[in-house]
Amino acid sequence: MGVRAQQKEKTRRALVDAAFNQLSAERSFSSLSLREVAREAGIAPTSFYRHFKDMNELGLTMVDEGGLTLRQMMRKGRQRAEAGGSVIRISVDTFMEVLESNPNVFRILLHERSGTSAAFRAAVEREIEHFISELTHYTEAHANRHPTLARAQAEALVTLVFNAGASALDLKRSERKQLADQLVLHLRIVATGAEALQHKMDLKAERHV
Amino acid sequence: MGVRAQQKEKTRRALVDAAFNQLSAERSFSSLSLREVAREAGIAPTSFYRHFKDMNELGLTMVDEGGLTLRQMMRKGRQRAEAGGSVIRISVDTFMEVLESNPNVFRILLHERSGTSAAFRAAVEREIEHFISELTHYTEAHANRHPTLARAQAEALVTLVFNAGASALDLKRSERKQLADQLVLHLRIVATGAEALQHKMDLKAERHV
DNA sequence: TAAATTAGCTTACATATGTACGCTCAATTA
DNA sequence: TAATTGAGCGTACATATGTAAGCTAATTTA
Repeated sequence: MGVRAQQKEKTRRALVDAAFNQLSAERSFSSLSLREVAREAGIAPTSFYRHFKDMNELGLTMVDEGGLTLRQMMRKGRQRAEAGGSVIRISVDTFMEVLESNPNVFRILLHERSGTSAAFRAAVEREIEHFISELTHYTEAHANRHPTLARAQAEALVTLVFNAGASALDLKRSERKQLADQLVLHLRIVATGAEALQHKMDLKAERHV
Repeated sequence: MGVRAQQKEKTRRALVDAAFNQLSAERSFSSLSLREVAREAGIAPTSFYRHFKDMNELGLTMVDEGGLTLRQMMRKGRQRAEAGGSVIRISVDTFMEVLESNPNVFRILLHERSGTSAAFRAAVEREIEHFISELTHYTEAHANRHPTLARAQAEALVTLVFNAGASALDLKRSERKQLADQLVLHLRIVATGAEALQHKMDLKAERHV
């Protein structure tokens, strides 16, 4: 890559980073301004257009990047669980750690999920679908679940986790621990319920043999 | 109430209604402007201040009103369920109907829940807490659940329902029906799981007698 | 080396916003 | 009836925004 392309890439990163950096509990993506982002990235407002068509394009980039980051971290967490211990507990703990170290990554997903741009909502749904899909496969493999049930279980689990994440953003560390315990219980309820329904299905199937 | 106070009340309503009316999939509360709301309500921008300190105060009013509306409608639905039939099914159907007839009421709750104002987030949490609380009591009474478990079950149920509501806003009626079925399955998983865990607890308790 | 490309800059403009200030006049109170 | 109150109005201003137009200078290409 030539000197010029490198510099461009660097500026582009500066823009993305500036935008992520300006997110907070009090500031959502849609409230960021092109001028302010450009200012923090150290370029003139109009130079922004050399990198993105408009703020939306920047935002969608952030959602994609954010989703990817999150999934990578969760995958690492699942690897940790392979070593033994409760998958639920370890996953929840991983999730909370990720949340703590990347709150803004989570924020944009969370907020834009119920945001005002259909494109954003779709992008976030896509990321969540990835989570659900990965978890469905995992469950089918490890718990020998019927596909429909595995899918429903994964949907419920991901929903509950994301939701807890949303609440966690507002909490201090101590309260967050409590929330994590609560979440673990919710997840166990779901896992237990899916297990029980699976048994019922199996019994019915036997009777028909 | 005097003529004057009546007129004032009427204008206030016009403001609230205008604001609700301007909400849409593409327009969140925080993107509404004082001027535009006043315009639709038929008063001068500056007259707005005769009724609300600022837009935030209007918004919080809307959240309170919205939460109340929603709860009233859900209670009616539960009454319908008393006549017989699956509580889950009937509640989900009620919820979907409410959603269809009052999408904007739901929108503000949904959006501001992950919004940028702590006051709004707290207000929405308060409304959701009402839902959870009502449902916890219902479950304790009708299913003889241990309090902790009843609470956790209610939390999970409400989370799943709200979440499905969020997705439903974007869908056409036919797809919505499908989503409702999905949601019913999720709720059954939770109910079954809570039931199973309750049994386990009961057995353990017996052993200790 | 000469020509072409392009990231970034400066200047400029139109637009929308929140809200301060002070007036009017109909309803209320005394 | 005379005095007070207050909902609503018009005017005005400071500010922030997105972005169009055209220039500069360094890198890349031929």
